[in-house]
Amino acid sequence: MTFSEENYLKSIYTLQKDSDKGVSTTVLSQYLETKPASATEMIKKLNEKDLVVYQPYQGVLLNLKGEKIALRVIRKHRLWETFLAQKLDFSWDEIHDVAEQLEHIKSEKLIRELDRFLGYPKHDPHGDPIPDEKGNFVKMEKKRVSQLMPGDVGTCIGVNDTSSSFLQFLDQQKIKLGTVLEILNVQEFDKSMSVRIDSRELTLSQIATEHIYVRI
Amino acid sequence: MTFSEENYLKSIYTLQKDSDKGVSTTVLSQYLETKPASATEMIKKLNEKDLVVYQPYQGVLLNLKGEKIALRVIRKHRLWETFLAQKLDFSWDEIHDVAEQLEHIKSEKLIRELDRFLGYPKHDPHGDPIPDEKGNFVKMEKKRVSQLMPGDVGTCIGVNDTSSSFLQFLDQQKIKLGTVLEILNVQEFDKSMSVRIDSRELTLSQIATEHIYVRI
DNA sequence: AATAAAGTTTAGGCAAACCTAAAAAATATA
DNA sequence: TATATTTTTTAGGTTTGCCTAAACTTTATT
Repeated sequence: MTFSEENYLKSIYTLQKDSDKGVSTTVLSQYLETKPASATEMIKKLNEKDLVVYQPYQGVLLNLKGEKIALRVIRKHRLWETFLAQKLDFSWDEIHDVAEQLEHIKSEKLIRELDRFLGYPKHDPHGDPIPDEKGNFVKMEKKRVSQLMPGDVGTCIGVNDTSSSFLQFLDQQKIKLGTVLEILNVQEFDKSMSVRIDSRELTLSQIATEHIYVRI
Repeated sequence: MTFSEENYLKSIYTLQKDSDKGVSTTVLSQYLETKPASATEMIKKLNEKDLVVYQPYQGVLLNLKGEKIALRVIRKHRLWETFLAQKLDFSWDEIHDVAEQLEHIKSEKLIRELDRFLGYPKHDPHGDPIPDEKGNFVKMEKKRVSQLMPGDVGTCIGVNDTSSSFLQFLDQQKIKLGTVLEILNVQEFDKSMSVRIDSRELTLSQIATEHIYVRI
């Protein structure tokens, strides 16, 4: 299994969840920043290896074998992201590119040991679930703060905006991974929300509430 | 800088220390498990990039630029080895192959943070020095136990034999990285040595003393 | 010093993963 | 429904890093 094959499988996995139909070469190539012709080539190769279901012009889907490999790559990616954020003081916006490289390291023992070292985490720093060795993972109630109603309580699991100004804002407000928020009320006119954090009360603009993810 | 280029630079660095002359394509290709023709090709490429000194038929040497890159790769390799052994319970014989992959991950921050996380180690689990960010490293007094004299004291920094039977033996004798040994005496007839570890006394065969490295 | 042996380079190929441009199929529009 | 547009595939080309076999240097031997 080459880096490229792993990347295509992982991308197909991600994209096929968004729609029940096959993933088109255009969409896939855009996601991977290559060209449709390249995607077609790789899909044909994965098809010959019996990892995907593919009919020309009909898009591509993973079969069980392909999904298993995709989940293994995703498991590695998310464990490494957790390592970078938890142990190496990487911020949310810095972990992805490095994890993208680390996920391709080949060693069963490495990933098993890393999992143990991190305490068998169930979620990565973005709040996405980490599959176990068999590919099982917990379904997640990941929501934006903006989707919550007064009375709802959520635990912060990630953000959507990685601009330094936003991360600075979170820092000032002492909002970080694991922070528990309770929604107090929502302003009709500008959709801003007052929330309680510990015993503090503060107001978040709509823009902020769109960019903070919580697990409920 | 590709994986392959980095591997060639690292290998030339390692091989050029053993002899003052240029490293031959045969030796280099054997070390990398490729063929002489492939080595020639890569050397020409590195020469065009001005990383080596090369005259056809005269072997190859790193110039300052090439050495700097080689040392960066070696730094990464040894930090990862340290991580695997210290944090992930990898044994001495398992770390090399994985570190060989990890050393090519591209991220300045990653390696800086890893260094900090490990407490700025000066030596890897084999006892080899870890270059700092500028490529400086301490010269090492790395010796086999067999080279010591009665009265000498050494700290165990690595082994030469990674057979499981040997590692098991070390485990039984409670000899591990950091263990301090004092040489008590050497038997004339079979070169076995009695050593003190903490307050225990034990005898090591010549074979064992040849395979254990210490820093004095 | 001439020749044999050993080591090195060049020449020509191959596989992986990408590309562009043209052909073919599917979809949308008149 | 016929045509135009969009999407997908095919065909042919590039780069990287490897290979084998042949040509060429260097070194060793007689």
